[in-house]
Amino acid sequence: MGVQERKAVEKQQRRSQILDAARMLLFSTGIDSVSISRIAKKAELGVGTIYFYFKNKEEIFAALQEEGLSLLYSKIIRLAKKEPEPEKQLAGIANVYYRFSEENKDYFDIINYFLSSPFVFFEPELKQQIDMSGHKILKLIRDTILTGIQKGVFKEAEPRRFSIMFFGTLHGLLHFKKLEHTVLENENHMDLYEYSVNKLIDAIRCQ
Amino acid sequence: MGVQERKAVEKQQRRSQILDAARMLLFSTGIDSVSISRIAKKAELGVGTIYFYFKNKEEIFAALQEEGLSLLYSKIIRLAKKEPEPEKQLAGIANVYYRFSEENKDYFDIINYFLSSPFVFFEPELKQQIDMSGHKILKLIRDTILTGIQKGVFKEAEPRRFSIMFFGTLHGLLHFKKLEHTVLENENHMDLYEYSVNKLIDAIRCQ
Amino acid sequence: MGVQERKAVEKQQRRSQILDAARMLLFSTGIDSVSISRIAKKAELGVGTIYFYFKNKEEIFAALQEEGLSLLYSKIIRLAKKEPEPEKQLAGIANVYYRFSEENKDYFDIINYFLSSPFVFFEPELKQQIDMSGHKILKLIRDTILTGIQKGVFKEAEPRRFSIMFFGTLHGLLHFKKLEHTVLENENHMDLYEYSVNKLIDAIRCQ
Amino acid sequence: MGVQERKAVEKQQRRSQILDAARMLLFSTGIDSVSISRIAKKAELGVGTIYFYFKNKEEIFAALQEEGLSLLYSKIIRLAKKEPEPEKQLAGIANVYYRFSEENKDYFDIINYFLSSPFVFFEPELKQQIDMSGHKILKLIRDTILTGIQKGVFKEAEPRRFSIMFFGTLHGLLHFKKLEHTVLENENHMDLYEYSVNKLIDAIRCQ
DNA sequence: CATGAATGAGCATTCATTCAT
DNA sequence: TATGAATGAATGCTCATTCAT
Repeated sequence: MGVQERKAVEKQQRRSQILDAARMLLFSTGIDSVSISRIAKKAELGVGTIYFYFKNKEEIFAALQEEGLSLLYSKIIRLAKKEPEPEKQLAGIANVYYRFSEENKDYFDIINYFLSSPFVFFEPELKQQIDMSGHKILKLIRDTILTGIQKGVFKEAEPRRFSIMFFGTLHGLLHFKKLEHTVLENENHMDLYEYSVNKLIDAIRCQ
Repeated sequence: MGVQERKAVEKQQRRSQILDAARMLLFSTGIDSVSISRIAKKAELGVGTIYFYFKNKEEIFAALQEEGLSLLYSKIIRLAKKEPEPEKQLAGIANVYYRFSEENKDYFDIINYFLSSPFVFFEPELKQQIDMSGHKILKLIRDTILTGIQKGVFKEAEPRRFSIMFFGTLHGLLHFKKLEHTVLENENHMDLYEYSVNKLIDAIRCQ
Repeated sequence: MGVQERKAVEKQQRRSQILDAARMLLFSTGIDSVSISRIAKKAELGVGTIYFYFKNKEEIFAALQEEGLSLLYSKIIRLAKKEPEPEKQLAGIANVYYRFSEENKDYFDIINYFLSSPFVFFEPELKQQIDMSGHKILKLIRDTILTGIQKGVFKEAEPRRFSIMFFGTLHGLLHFKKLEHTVLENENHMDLYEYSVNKLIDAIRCQ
Repeated sequence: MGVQERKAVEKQQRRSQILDAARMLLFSTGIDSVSISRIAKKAELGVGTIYFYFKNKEEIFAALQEEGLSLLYSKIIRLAKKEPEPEKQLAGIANVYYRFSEENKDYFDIINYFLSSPFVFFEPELKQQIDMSGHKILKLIRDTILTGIQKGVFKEAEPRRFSIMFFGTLHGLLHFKKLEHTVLENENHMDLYEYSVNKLIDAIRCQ
């Protein structure tokens, strides 16, 4: 390993070290109490050092978002590889997203937080970068449906659109989780989610 | 008009004046730059005066949300009264929500912003109060479906759940509007929305 | 009762009403949270009304101090009347002051708070007025000692000075109550107080 | 002197610079007008800088108190070392305390101000730290009395209690200095103090 | 590379007081 | 007399960012 190479590795390690600290803070005390100086203290680095590895706070948050999306994608693809039957694959993907929203609530929250913000948080370049992760996830759903059509278990004229609608429904319902104790107080949220997934699969199932 | 009456009116006007300023700031510069002192300056009032009319910043934000939800509700109920046919009523409600998200983007944004925030912004009491508005909207959708079932045009074993799923899908898709120029770049968002609404109505239509 | 007289009475009642509110606030939430507007709310009066009866916040606090000193004086004089024997009277006065500092801790605290403040809180006139109450208390102690000397149970060349020293010791020790759990942690404060009172009385007792 | 060393010295100097400013403000304008921003202005530093050196306002006040107590202790110990005879040592300590209350009135005032405040100003930890200084002073008095007993010039069954009473009397009388021009207007305060100290020493002197 | 001292604008909130009604 | 709306300076404190070392 050359000097340059080793330096690059070390640089990546420092970045991770900083992101670790930021993530820990974010998940333990909430976004409002994540400040550069706190990250620095947690990472056992100087404040200035943080600024050497990240242009600003925005960049750190963006990186955390990407982490979350990547994790989600890896979970979905793992499921897809394990479950060959399209119908079950679709239900499985929905299930993975649901579990992600619970087991990785922190990532789910931060993704949604920035996604739903009507205000610009990231520079266009960063935004694009993040959106790409979403792209890959959506494509995976579409592929599942296409496979289902090929295998003759699904029937749908617009698989592209349906895949987006499918993910949109999941997303919207998970979003509504916040209303669990107020608007949806008489509703078991998980049952509602399952019901919806079945309804959607029914809508494209042959017969 | 008596003195008391006029005073009450004036008090209400001041409240509006403050909310106007807050709304303008929120929509023009983003939530992070809405501060009490900025609101005061915009409203041409002293800082203390703001606190005379609102207990704290939270209350101002809550008021803005309620404004938005009330507006949405009034739009939906107007449509419902105009359109007696359940199927068209459902499509109409979806359409109203879509237009609301465009024509009243500011309100739509702030509602979503707070809804998707994983962090507590409001005291339980305020939260409840806000959620009530959502309750009313959801009930209206359910009623439409129930009427449809009674009239024999819809068939659905769980109208309650379906109504939530219906709204969840709309919500999720509108949420995805943000991705219009990245993830969904080859998709006409409005067509996608319409497609989804039809798909949902198909799913409960008799035959 | 003439009009003037009734008006004077009513004015006095309003003053009491305000002081009641101020006292309640002071005793329940501490001096820092006693604000004019809070007093007004508690007294069910307008803010402006408070300013009609008291020139400013200072005057309200001064009035509360006077209340406390008057109460202490009344307690001491009651004891003095009940207990004719000088030695026991002296011990009784000490006891009354001790109990006052416990049973009327709020008054004791506010008196001390303002007394020990090195900074000017009250206008000279107010200050004087408050000090007069202290004067009366001190005189009562001196009288007790003088009576004791007359009766031949005490022997002291400078009864005036001794009375001040006597009260000063009581005062200083009660002041030290604050250190009960730190500096004086191994000391029973009440025993210490009693011990000191006896020591002082011993110092002037004949034989 | 190495870089590290010099930095540590500079850091200490900044702390002093801040405390100097705080002390000057406190002594010139009163506690209520000591605010962080005023300290900052006086010290010709930014507000943030103050917070870099002190966790909060409390810590600054605590530091000032400790300064005062340390100074008093050093004065007392110096006297104690110079004057071996217990009786004179006791009178000397009283004298030192008296002079401290005059020559270092500012420190005496701030110590008393916080000591007599019925309201919590310091966190337990800080409180403890401050009280420790008082502990040391009290112990010194006790030691003087014990030495006197050993030497056969004093006779006292409870030296521990007496030392507290002794200091309590001094403290109470100095507290009364405030009343010099009102309640005690016919009394020379210093003579009164001396009279009391002699009275106390008489009370434990053999024969 | 890494540091950490320094900054000062910014924040939400409180308050005594005034004054037109 | 009594009111209460209005004020704006003031408070303690935080923070992203810079820059000399």
